[in-house]
Amino acid sequence: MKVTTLKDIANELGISVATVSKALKDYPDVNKDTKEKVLQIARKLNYSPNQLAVNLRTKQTKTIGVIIPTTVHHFFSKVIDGIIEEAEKKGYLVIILQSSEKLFLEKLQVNLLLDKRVDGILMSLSNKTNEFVHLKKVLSRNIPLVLFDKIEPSISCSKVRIDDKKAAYEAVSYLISKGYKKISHFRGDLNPKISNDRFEGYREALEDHGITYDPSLVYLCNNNTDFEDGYTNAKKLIRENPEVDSIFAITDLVAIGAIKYFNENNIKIPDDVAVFGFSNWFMSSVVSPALTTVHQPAHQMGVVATEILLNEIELNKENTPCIHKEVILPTKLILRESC
Amino acid sequence: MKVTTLKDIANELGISVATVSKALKDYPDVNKDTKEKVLQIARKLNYSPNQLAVNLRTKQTKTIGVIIPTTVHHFFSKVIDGIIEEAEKKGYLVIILQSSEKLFLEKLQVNLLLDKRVDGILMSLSNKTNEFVHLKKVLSRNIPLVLFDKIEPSISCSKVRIDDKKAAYEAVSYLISKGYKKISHFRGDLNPKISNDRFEGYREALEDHGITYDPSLVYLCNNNTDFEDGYTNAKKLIRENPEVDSIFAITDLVAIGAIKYFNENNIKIPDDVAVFGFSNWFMSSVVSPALTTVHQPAHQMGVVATEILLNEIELNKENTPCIHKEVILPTKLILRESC
DNA sequence: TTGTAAGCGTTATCAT
DNA sequence: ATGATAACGCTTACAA
Repeated sequence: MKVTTLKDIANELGISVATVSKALKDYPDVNKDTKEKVLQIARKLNYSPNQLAVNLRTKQTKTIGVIIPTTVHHFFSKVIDGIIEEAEKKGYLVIILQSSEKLFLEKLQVNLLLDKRVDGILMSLSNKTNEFVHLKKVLSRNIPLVLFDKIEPSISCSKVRIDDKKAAYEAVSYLISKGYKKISHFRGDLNPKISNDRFEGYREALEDHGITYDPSLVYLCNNNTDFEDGYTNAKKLIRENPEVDSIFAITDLVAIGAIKYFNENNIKIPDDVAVFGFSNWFMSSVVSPALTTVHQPAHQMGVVATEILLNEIELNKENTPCIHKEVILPTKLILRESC
Repeated sequence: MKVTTLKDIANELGISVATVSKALKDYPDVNKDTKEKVLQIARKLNYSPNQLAVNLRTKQTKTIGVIIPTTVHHFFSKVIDGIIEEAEKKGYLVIILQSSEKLFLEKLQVNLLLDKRVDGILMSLSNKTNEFVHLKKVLSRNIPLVLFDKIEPSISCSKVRIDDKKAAYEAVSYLISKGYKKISHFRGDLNPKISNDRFEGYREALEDHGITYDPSLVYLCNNNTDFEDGYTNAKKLIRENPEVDSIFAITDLVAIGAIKYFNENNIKIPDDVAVFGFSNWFMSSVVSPALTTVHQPAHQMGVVATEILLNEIELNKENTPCIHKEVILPTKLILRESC
């Protein structure tokens, strides 16, 4: 079936394309009768504007781009949910790309989105991202950019995140308050800010409570900061530090990996080893024992980041200069059975 | 920073836009020297084509649309992963929309994608979708459409799915082979094909093995076919049918809800009640006891559906008529501890 | 080998 | 109140 254009309507009525366009957009300078006739034919022919033409003309696509490390992750899928929800509410469409934790892909994808002329970009940086020319390129093109979750402080744009250090500090302080002393940390990659922040929170909490920081209790998650890491690190931990009494894991996934290892090897949680997670991935409420963790407002993060982005896009349109915001979303401890 | 256009390059070199365009696309009928000069300037000015203009001209967007019930679901996030991966490989971008199980949203979103002039559409239908004019509209516009997972048989387009009935039949047969006799089913919404198919598989397996089908052992999941449903149905089940010995749940999420209820109430799995899930959501390997379930190839489903779609898009371009495929992906039983 | 010009479907300015 | 026309940036048939 042929798609109706303005021209078709114009021909049908024997008037000009210009008038049709104006009629459809309810301009004041067009006769009521013609307006109605146009509307009628438009409905009859099932007209809807070709967005490609509109986009080219108005230089706006009503589309935003999102680059995240992965979609297969409860946290990120919640964020995406929030992004799509908020964007759709305001009439924007969302293109999603996955960097798969690779810097070169992230750069490539920024270019794809720029070529696509998206109105704005939302990003959570890959763990490998240690240079930022691609982000600067976005800014130099005057395309609004909002970083969330895995951000880079040195880039001057709006950011939405949690206070990872504080959250980690609170979690570890809680462990200490419950009497745990040999507290291990399964940390994330060395590069991303969030993993360093959580590590710092862990370390500071120990020192502030008079427990000497012991690097041999810190285990690195190499393998994507994932379930596997938790499992293998738990194994190593028990072998190398049998006197450990608790673990603060960078992520629920890692914590759950550790729990699995403990369950399989008859190590009692929390009696032998307590486990503290991070993210409040909903599955953490379902594992046995249920995981004590830090709630991270994923959905809200998506919504807020998108709100800010769309707002900056609107300001941009009016050429109003905009002040970048840095929003820190509150976290809270979710106490369950694992410590 | 101003964005470079063909005109800029043309001006810089004092040649025509047409020549620049051809040079960049490596047309044979352009002088080697000019070609090189153009390439050089293009690189210097950081040229990359305005896709909006390209799209309008070529009537292709190199973008596909995806409409799914939700992104916050392990199965769908895996599918999305596969879709994005495959699409990106072939140079396509992906717009994702969530119907949130609402028919009116699904319809609206189809229109959004059509207006956006996506080259093709991938859909998993909402549970509420019981009319299909919106799908027919897509086809009448000659836009390739591929349905996956939650499909509608009457629509003539390619489909990718699993054999839900067979998979359910196998699962229930396995339960029977292990000696279970009072087998309950927590079924999904009455409308979607997959939930009816799984129900049919359950019923047939019973009857083929000489067990009378007992409707009072079938519980409906109203609440989105979710964790909650499993929990509350398990509670009801034990109250109403204390002699039950096993459950076949429509989904891992539902199964895990039931497991939680049983764990909390000291009902032993599988000794008191065995539980069989569906999907092999990765969390099912981590709960205690680990869930026996049906593996559903989610990632592969995304990849295959996208392959078919992109293929149809290419054929469409060449005006080659295409034959719709119906691919049935294999499932398998994953035996763990819950039965 | 290069350039001219039409066209994709809109929007918006300026005449009429 | 309506219409002719240019423009958005690119592709491509055709002319030079």
